[in-house]
Formats: sequence, structure tokens, C-alpha cells
Amino acid sequence: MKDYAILLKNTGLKATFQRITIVEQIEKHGHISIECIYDVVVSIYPSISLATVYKNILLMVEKGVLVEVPIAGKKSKYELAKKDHIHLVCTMCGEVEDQAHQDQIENLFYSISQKQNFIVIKQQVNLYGICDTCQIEEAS
Amino acid sequence: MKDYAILLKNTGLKATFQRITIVEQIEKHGHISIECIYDVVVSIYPSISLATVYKNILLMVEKGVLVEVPIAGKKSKYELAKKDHIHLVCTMCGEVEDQAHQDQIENLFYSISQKQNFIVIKQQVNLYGICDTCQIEEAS
DNA sequence: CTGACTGCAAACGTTTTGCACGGTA
DNA sequence: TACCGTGCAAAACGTTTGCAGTCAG
Repeated sequence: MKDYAILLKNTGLKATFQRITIVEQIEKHGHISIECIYDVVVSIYPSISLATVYKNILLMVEKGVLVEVPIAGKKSKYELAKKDHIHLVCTMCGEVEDQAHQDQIENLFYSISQKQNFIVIKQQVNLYGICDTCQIEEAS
Repeated sequence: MKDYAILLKNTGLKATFQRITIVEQIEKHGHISIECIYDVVVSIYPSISLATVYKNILLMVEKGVLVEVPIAGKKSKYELAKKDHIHLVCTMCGEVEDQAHQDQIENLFYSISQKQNFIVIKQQVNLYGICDTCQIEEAS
């Protein structure tokens, strides 16, 4: 577990207990919706308000600490900012799994940006489907 | 312009004027949010209600006529279902441009699905950045 | 000590719902 | 004609806001 107090301060945000808890829980859960963040954080720090969670998520996305993962047909989830990767979104259980990027895809995106004269700032790749676990449950 | 009455009937939906107009306008505009769909459709068919637009968008997504394009930090847009492609999302003007897929990416996604034992049903690739037009305006 | 942050409650905008009426097949 | 679809209004929901009190730096 990283020192999130420093991470936060580096972005100009004060390291409150609320913020640190939010970030820690997002790391722990990987990909998580705002309501779920609230649920887990409130169990650790019961007096936190939902508004605080909303304000901080927004702020941390703005500062680049968090990344929004928009998902078709559902509420967005949030994750810690990290190296680009692909999301495998299970349409049965809703779980999101990370999948490392290959160089191939970087090259492809680069060639697109050249060809279209489009400056790529951020990328987001979701594959929707059925995860291993749900395939097994499905079969039984 | 395709015959959307038939397209709708094939999915089991009745071809009402409201639905046909919605689909036509989505085709015309390419990528469009629900509120914008309502705005353009109401100018053609003033008595339509927002609830009808919502109900039909949802229904048509379910039936596979439309596809939701979720966009980080914004409301989802909708487009007609078509061959997979990449979305270039301009973070300045909000416009979304389609970019044809290369085989490369298909192969990549296929290899991921094999390796992770994840059955891919749908894919969604967004590149966020600055479009040609906005770069020019920016420079001036 | 001071500005940034929190928690609360109210406001707001978006989406969903139930129901009576109207239109498609 | 039967049933699906529409429009309306209200309700439910998610998110944002303003403000007074609190806390990190």
C-alpha cells in the first residue's frame, strides 16, 4: 500500500482521513462505483457524508489521481490512475478485470492519431462479455 | 437512408412514427445524447414526450438496434448499431468521430479472450483527445 | 491562523413509473 | 380488435450546491 497522503499532497489536495480512506478503498476494490465507495468508507468512518465522497471523487479525477471507467448500461466505476490497460467487463456479474496492454495497441492508437491528426490524451478500452467464473456457473 | 420501419419490425418493435423519427435522427447526427435526441425529434414531432424517448432508446439498445457510447465525464451518447469501430472523442468540443477498425485490433482482442477465457460479446474503444478542428482554433 | 475541507440539508436535473388514451398490425 | 406504444404527471433517483462549523498545513 502506497503512502496516499503524499500522493494527495503532491496534487495540491489536503490529506484528510476521508480522502485517504477513499483512495485506499478504491485501491483495495480495484473498480468501484461511487455508491459502493460510500458504503465501504462509511463502514470505516461512519460520519462521512455522501456529498464528501462525490466532491472528492470528482476532484481526484480532475487532479489525475483517479480515472473514471464508464460502462455501458451502468454507473461509472473508478480506479486509481495507472498504466493504460484494457477492461474486461463481465455483463453477468458486473466485475471488471484489468488486462495489460500489448505494444500492438499502442502502435495502433499512435497511427490513428497521426492519420487523423487527433491528439490522443487518454484511452479507454472495454471488452464486454462473460468472465471465466460466470461461464462455469452458467454451465452448471 | 434505410427503411427503419422494417428494421424495427424485425426486432419485434412496432414501427411508430416516433420510433422511426428517433432512429432517423440518430443516423443523421451520428452520436447523440438522449436530451439532444429529444430536442431534434420534438422539432419534427412536437407532441412527443421525453418519457417516450427514454423508453425507446432503452428498448432499442436492448434489441440491438442502437448502441450506447458511454463517455467519461459526460452523458452517454447513442448511435446506430454497426460494424465495430473506434471513437475519437474530442474533449474540447465534445464531438465524436468514428474511426474504422484495423484487423490488428480484432486479433488482439481475440487473443485476449483466448488467454483469459473471457467470451467477448461487445467492444468499446474510446480515444479522448483534441480533434483537428479544435487544434486549429486553439492555435489562433 | 487561514484557507481548504467536511457534513448536512435542500435543490436540482435526469430517469423511471403508472395509468388512461390512441395507434399499429 | 387486441395489444403495444404514447403522453402526461408524479415519483424516484443520483448528483450538486450553499453554508456553517472543523481541521490540516
